[in-house]
Amino acid sequence: MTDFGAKDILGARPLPRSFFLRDATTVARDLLGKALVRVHRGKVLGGEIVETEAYLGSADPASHAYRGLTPRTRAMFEEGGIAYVYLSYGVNFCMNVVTGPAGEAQAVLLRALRPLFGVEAMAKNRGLDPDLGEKVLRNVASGPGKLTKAIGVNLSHDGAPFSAGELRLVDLGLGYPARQIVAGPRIGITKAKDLPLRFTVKGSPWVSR
DNA sequence: GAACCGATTGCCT
DNA sequence: GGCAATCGGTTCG
Repeated sequence: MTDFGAKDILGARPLPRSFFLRDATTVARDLLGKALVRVHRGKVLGGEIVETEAYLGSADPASHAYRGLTPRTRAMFEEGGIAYVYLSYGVNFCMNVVTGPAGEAQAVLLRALRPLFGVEAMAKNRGLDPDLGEKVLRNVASGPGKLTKAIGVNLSHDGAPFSAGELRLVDLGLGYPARQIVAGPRIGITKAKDLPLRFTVKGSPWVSR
């Protein structure tokens, strides 16, 4: 697969503020099929979101917000529409979309992309073989830490808005009907592990694991 | 302060 | 499938 639409996507209107001012579970479902776009070193990177997880805020034992506001979780407590980025296991960055009104700390973890824009550059950022075989493509952004590395997101993007500039979320016109969305338990958590708050596009080869 | 625990990944057997 | 890497936050002494 080669790049397509990379020029057009920059002209697309980012998702409106109202999109983010809803509960995390709804936003997590609605983000499937939307595009995450990143302008990095003069290139357009990104792809279609195919896997998300909802974190419900201060009342969700699995959320970093469960213990209240700390320097790390500050962005999560702001109004929806910005990024919450944190360092996972001291090694990988993970990026969330903050949702809902200020103070609720709801967020959606972006877990996997179907690479669409700047695919070669993303593979390079991941240190993968740039020949872009099928196996390589499926490995570019099929996990939360892989995704951030592929598009060059780090702690400097904590609190950054998705409305414009170098991070954007835009509508690809690919709405999935409910029957094409699979809900299951969130990955890698030990608390509230049975809640079906992980969402994937049914049958997608681009998801993690 | 010290010990322990992750919203993970990649490399090893 | 096991496990190390690596560090911020939380908990316990």
